[in-house]
Amino acid sequence: MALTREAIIEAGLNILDTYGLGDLSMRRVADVLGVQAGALYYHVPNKQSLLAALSDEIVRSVLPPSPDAEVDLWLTEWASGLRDALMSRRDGAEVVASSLAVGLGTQQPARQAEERLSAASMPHPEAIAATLLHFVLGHAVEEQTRGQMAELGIVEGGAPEEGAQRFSLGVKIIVRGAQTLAKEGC
Amino acid sequence: MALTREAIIEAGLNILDTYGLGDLSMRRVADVLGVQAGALYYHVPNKQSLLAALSDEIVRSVLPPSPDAEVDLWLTEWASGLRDALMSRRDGAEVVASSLAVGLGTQQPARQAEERLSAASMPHPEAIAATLLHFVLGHAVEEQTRGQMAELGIVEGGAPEEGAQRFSLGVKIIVRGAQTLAKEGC
DNA sequence: ACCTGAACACCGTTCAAGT
DNA sequence: ACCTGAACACCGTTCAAGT
Repeated sequence: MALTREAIIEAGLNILDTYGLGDLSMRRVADVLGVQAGALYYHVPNKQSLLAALSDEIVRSVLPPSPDAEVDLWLTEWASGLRDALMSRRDGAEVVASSLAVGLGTQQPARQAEERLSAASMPHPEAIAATLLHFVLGHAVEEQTRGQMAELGIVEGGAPEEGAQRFSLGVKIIVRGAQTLAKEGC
Repeated sequence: MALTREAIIEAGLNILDTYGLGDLSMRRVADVLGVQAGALYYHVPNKQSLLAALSDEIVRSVLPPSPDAEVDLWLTEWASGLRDALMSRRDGAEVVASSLAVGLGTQQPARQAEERLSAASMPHPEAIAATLLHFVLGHAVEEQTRGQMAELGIVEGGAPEEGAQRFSLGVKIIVRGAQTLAKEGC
């Protein structure tokens, strides 16, 4: 079977789910594919871009809420859809957060939200979308790492319900804030 | 001069400022101190805890706004004080963000804000403080990495004023949202 | 107690050489 | 064009041995 970029990405996602980001090395990806590490570099420029591709895959899996929904509801559903996508794979939040930080990755997670905000004639769509995105990412990273530490028994893992409530509270704060800003007329 | 935990932390901060997080290795810290890498492990359990100590140092440098200030103003000033601290050293935001993620580090960046919110009898102080913290961290990480990429000419580095405005907009959104939530009586 | 020297088990990346 | 084998220049961490 020919080595392809797609096969490399798939192997990367498998390692991510099974062993986590810490064990995701180019050599391990090559092992899974039964190939020498150097061979990967014929299909992928470097590790960072592979991680960006994995991030894109995660972000792409976010399905946008119905465009008929009112902005507030739409944003709330978008936020939880994004959260679900991040949580759907091991270390998913960290992969997306760090790929976003270095600015690689073709998928822009907040674009859908920006467009919905623009369509609703809200002021500063990019600022609102970015604020929501930063919160969702930060919260998901924290929740995901805390969960892993709880699994290892390093820290006692508070009720899972508490995390979900804190999440929806944060979203509510930001959505209400955006609302208020719009009413203030700036 | 005897090798101490303090000297190791100081050397770490120097390397961070001069060469960045990517070049901060235990071996390099040891080199700077004129010592073998293994010697560090007598004073510091591992690299992660050294990074947590650096994070603590950065967080500790945040000075709390005057307690006389009204909550809204206080939160706004706290957010920009935290941002300044994160931006004050190379990769500062990423160091704090990742140490916070893994849950090491004795300094809890959001504690001051939680206390101020409690003192003002605002509802859900932890949720509000966490939301603000996640935004400040996310924004600072993005701004800092984008700045470094601009230095390297990889990406054109939009106006620095735009970043500052987006920051204060995000803070405003969250502060207004917290206000609104409080008025709604929940 | 504190540090050296050397090792162990890894990394990401490059590149001549083969097919 | 695509992959192997082997190397380069690193890592974090451990640990016997020295002082």
